[in-house]
Amino acid sequence: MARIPLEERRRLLIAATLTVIERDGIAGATARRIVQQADMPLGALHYAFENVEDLLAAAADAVTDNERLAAERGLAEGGAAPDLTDLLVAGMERYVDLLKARPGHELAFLELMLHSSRARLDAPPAPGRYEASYEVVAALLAQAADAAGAAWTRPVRELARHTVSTLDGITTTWLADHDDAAALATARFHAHALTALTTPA
Amino acid sequence: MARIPLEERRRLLIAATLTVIERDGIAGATARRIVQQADMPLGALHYAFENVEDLLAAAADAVTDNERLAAERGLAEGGAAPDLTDLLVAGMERYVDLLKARPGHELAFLELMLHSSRARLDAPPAPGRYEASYEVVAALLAQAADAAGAAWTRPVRELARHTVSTLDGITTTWLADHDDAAALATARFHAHALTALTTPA
DNA sequence: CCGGGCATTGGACGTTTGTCCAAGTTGATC
DNA sequence: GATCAACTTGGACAAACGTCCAATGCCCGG
Repeated sequence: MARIPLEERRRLLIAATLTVIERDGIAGATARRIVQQADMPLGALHYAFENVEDLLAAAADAVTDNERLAAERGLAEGGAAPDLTDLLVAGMERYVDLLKARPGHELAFLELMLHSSRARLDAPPAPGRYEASYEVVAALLAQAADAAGAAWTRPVRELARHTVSTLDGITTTWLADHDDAAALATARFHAHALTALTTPA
Repeated sequence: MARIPLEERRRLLIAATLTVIERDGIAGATARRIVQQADMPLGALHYAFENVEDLLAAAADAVTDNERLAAERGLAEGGAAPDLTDLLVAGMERYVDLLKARPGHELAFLELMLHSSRARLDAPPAPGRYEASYEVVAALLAQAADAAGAAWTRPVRELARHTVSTLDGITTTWLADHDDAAALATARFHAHALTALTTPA
């Protein structure tokens, strides 16, 4: 009978949920499978969360709050190319590599996001779902332009949303056709489209 | 006891499935709800399809084969603007309008596509899932360039994939943040990116 | 007009689902 | 060391699930 603080138990359950969804899809994310993955008894779930739907919502928030941001931050690592286009192309290509390496991971993100977005279809004005993503990507774009000695001709926040949208599109399209080369081409196309919106600083 | 040819019954069940998913999500697409929507007895489903999963797969194919193509074709209707950028911007904006008008519809498409793509994650090379979409959009792009007296500097087939990817991204991102103005801005950004790849013919 | 095969259907089957609860255990506080 | 709230847990519950089948109805080729 492991005694675990409530908050920590919630964290563990959310992590287990993400693992299950990556493996079995959101349709396979049942209460029993989640607690088995977390190595907990069934009752533990309803002690930590009101119901399964609440757990899924918490998992969706965790994805946009943490998991996804970590991946996005990783896109900028490494290369210190002086050319802005090269920088952006490299970042985009890195995302495609990440997608190919763990397709179930990205698929899980999308499944969770769509699932939670359905609940609020005819509902309140969206909360800050993708907000954190936009800000992380905006910081990356600003930093890239800086490193290359260029300046954006549009607000980075706006460009960040375009970029996030682009990454989502690359993901769904690749999941549909599994065409690696085409995904890279699409990634490069968007990278070039972005650099068209800069001027030498 | 309505006597219906097997093929027609399959069509009706697929249509009912899409209606149910648009309303209740893919999680709500159960055998009983689908046959109720189709006004059929429960047994009819397993006479027309091997199992529910097969019906969902058939529905996913129907979407990419018919439903979605009709929508895409509609993007070119109406405006006979001589300027290519205007044409593309108009088409993109029309898609955003369509998305706002029937969000559950586009959401259903994505849910079905992700669901069926999971089944083939570690599976055979993708079949022609998005293929039909690419060709329809490629035809639209060719026609638009023609009307505007311009020529693409890249194969239209490649640009068509970029466009489909873009539309998917616009959809998921809007579903996440419900930001109408931002969705339009993203749409216009991509329209401009496309026109950058033309030269006067 | 009648027989044989296809189509139809309601009900039943065993599983799995989410949720709940009462009994038991732990660890900090007085 | 007694007390009490917080935590844990296994089992029970009804409801919904996918699948199957025997019985019935219909239509058409002969």
